[in-house]
Amino acid sequence: MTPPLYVRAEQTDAEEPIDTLVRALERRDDVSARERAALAAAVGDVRVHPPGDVLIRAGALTESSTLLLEGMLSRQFYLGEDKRQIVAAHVAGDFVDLHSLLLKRLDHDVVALSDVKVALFPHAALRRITEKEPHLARLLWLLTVIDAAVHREWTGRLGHSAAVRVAHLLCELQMRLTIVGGGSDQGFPLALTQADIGDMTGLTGIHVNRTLRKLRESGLVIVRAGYVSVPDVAHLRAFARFDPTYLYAERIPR
Amino acid sequence: MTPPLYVRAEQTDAEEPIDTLVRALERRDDVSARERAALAAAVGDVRVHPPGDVLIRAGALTESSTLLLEGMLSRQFYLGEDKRQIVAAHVAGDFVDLHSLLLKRLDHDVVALSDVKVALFPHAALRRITEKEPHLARLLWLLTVIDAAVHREWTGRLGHSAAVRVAHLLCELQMRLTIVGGGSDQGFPLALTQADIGDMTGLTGIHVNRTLRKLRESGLVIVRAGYVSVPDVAHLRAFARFDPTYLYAERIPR
DNA sequence: CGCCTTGTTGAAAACACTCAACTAGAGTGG
DNA sequence: CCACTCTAGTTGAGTGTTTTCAACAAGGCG
Repeated sequence: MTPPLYVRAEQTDAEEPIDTLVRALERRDDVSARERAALAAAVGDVRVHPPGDVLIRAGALTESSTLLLEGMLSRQFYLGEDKRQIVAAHVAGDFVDLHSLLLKRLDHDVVALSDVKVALFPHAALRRITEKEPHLARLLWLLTVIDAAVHREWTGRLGHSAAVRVAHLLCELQMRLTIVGGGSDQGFPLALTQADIGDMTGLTGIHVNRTLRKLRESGLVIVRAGYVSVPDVAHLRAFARFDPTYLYAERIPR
Repeated sequence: MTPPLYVRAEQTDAEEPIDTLVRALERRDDVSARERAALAAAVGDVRVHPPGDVLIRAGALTESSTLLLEGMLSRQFYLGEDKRQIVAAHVAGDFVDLHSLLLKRLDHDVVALSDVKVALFPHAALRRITEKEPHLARLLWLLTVIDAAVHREWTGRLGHSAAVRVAHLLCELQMRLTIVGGGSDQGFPLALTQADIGDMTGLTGIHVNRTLRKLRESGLVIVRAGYVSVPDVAHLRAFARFDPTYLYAERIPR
């Protein structure tokens, strides 16, 4: 792990970590001023990492949970020598390892896929919140449960053909990025290599390349270096059998 | 859904649902008498279902969560016409859909794999518990987070070859069943068809058959109808690259 | 410039799937 | 009791998808 770069919040003109978090939570339920203050008091260091940096190593004891502010990062296993399987991808606003608050040791690595900025929330502070703010605790619980729903979809996705798998991943990333303002129905910037996409879909990078060509030739989606163009979202989603229910993007009534 | 059979607890000589639950929770942390009483008050109907019965349909509104008392059940998607992907398998003591307390609508079906007995816990009662018993709430949260860890492992497993996938699944089931008294290092009863195993590992039933033959011929594991014999656990686990850390079977220190 | 990563393509091999046929056993009804 | 039917398991042959190995192009960066 290369030493992280520390960024003092005053140095940036970007929004505060607490704003990113509250906005993410408010997509699920209202956050009171008191709850917002409690969360603000729990914000710890803000750090930036270059792509490839390992933020958390599997098995290591964790003292804080990581909120992703900018960029993308992945959670991954190593299957063999140089074979890796990415089991989750995260975008801005995601509480990447909230589950480490309960598990203490993670079963996977957390790795930057692009330049990332993260905010750390010490477990001691989060723990106080969960004990004193039951509604907030419930909201955080909900986040971990939605995370699990995405895991299930990723497992199910591996039952499909290569083209459907890749298309489904692109649909998911498009939707999740669009929700946080990082994309639109027409396309979105994506800083993933074809090998990254392969590790997310259980394919080799080479086969991803061939698959992307087929998708491009079918007019479904054009993936160039760094940008994904979607000519017809509905068409792509139909092909990918993408049903966004599992993202639970709308508020869930009590 | 065939009409469930209701079983009055007095009619059975099996242990009470509350005992099964408390034992499962105590594998993670101590449960006080007061907490036990709170849980006991939340126990609802007990039901039995035959194999194949759909207990919960994806998308339906849920009013209670399901504790599995006996048998095995699965959570599954439908990928196409008759293709299904099982994304989770559960054994006695598992709180199968605790996450429905927060999600309200599940993204998957819950289906009996064998004859099962389940206890229902109404959400209203569970919700009261989470609000008044923070330690218990944390324990329940932990259960959902471990469930997610198992999801991740299932996703990662699909990156391996057929033989490793099947062997890994058998290792997991052996360990989980052994923990609840349904197996040993030498073997365990398993009421799954080869097609079931295929749907859990992303393989066709036919290929599972060939794979089981190879595993048998290698002396790693013998899967007969209804029973799995394991000549050498360590050997099988090494082949399957099975590391049980992700089951978080030991108590996690605060 | 040389080196690295990423992307691209071809050919051959490995792997898993489909189709098909057949066995064994459990359960049913005559 | 036996024929019938259903499900689960087994095996072979052929097909299709994905991987592996190999080579090369394009671009970024020291």
